[in-house]
Amino acid sequence: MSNGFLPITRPTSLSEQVVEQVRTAIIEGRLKHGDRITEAMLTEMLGISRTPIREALILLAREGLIVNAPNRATFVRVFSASDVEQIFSFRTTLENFAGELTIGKLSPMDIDWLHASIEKQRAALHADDFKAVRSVDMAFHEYLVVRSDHPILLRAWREIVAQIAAVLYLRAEAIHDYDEYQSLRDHAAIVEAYQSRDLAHLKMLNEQINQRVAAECVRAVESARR
Amino acid sequence: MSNGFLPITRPTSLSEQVVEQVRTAIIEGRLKHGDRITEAMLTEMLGISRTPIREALILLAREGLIVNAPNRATFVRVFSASDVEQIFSFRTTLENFAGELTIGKLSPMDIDWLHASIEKQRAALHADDFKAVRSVDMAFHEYLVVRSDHPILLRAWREIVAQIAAVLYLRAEAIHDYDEYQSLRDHAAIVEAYQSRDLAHLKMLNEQINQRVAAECVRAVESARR
DNA sequence: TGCGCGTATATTGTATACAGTATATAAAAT
DNA sequence: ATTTTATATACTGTATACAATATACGCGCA
Repeated sequence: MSNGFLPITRPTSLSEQVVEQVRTAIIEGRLKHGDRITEAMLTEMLGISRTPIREALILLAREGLIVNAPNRATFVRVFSASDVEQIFSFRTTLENFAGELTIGKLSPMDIDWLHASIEKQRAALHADDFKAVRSVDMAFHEYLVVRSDHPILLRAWREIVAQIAAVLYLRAEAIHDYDEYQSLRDHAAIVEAYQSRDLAHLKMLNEQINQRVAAECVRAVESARR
Repeated sequence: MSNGFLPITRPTSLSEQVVEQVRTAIIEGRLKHGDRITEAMLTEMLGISRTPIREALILLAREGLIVNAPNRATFVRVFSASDVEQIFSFRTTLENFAGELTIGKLSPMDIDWLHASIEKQRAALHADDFKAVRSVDMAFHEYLVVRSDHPILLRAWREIVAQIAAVLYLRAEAIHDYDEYQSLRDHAAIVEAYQSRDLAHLKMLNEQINQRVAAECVRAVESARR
């Protein structure tokens, strides 16, 4: 019976916390692709027992961020070029589906939110706060998926996006002259497509944008294989 | 170094076995929607310790077949009508995507395999072996997804299909005069669309078929809510 | 020197023991 | 009688102990 007062936050279980920790460590590049992770390592680093750590690793493996080598260890996943292409093609499919569900249903308030998001990202960019840029960027896309009101889609999208986040770290490392403003133009175009309720155009944008980013990431992945 | 001889099957871990066991128990209706599952129950039934059981339950929860009530128990998931609709709409999206990837690439051998599958299903139907009918039916669809050579897509599809299998059990219970031959006609139409490489037609078929089955399952789910 | 073989070691896989939490039951208080 | 409070119970959540497995290393041997 939540009444607004005393917003008790359920103490999230240790395994969930470990999932968070390890996931962000991978996304932020503190755990690098191919790195070996042993359960003993994590027990020491985090000061908890192996049980919740094992449970976390199982989930992360399912999420595609790490791979298990039975009886040996687990490794931070190394993405191949074709992995990257598949990840982005799948993302395109999911976002197109979100578009089908949502394109006729966005309210003016939603559109406002999206415009505000773009401006927030622009501000973060001016402040050179690239971590904020990434998170606002992701939030923009997530908003559209959340709005589609389709939990299964949302979960699948979040999983794939975790993998993308891991790969984007490589792009940032490999491509220094990356045009960060491109993303703002992309977002504006997407909002426009939603506003004009032009599904075909939206899909074309999704495909085009994801293919471009995918190509960048493939370059990054390939230059990282040295 | 697999050479065809001595096909050593890696002894699958206990957790994996438990996942299998529980999943098929749910799909075959031995564990019914809403049933309470405690870890102690399973330790007794399966004669193993709680650890691998917990790990299995975590995966099954992620798969959407059970839900966890923290510190209380886990329950076999109860599907609502809108759950069912979302499951099938997502499946349609995935199978359409598989179609996009595969429609130009099926060899005559593939087509033969698909025709053979249909005949196998017809035979199982004549033998009144409905369990075989279901599995051949699923294998037909899975083949098309496997052929798209897109592991991410395949995994997502398998997950959603596990949920569908759980719901199909309800349909079998609720609708006794179900026309089992419809599925054969559906499959034949799908093969034809692949053969003629008519993507638009394939998508229409996918949508139509899934919507029909979804409607049946919604009826089943609603009649089960008593 | 190079290869097969056994043993050591590191690490996961599994079992059990202990701690914490939510619900149900019953007693106490108003 | 109804509500509150205390306590018991039945679980899950976490820690630790033990077993099984895969790799690495070193030794014997050709």
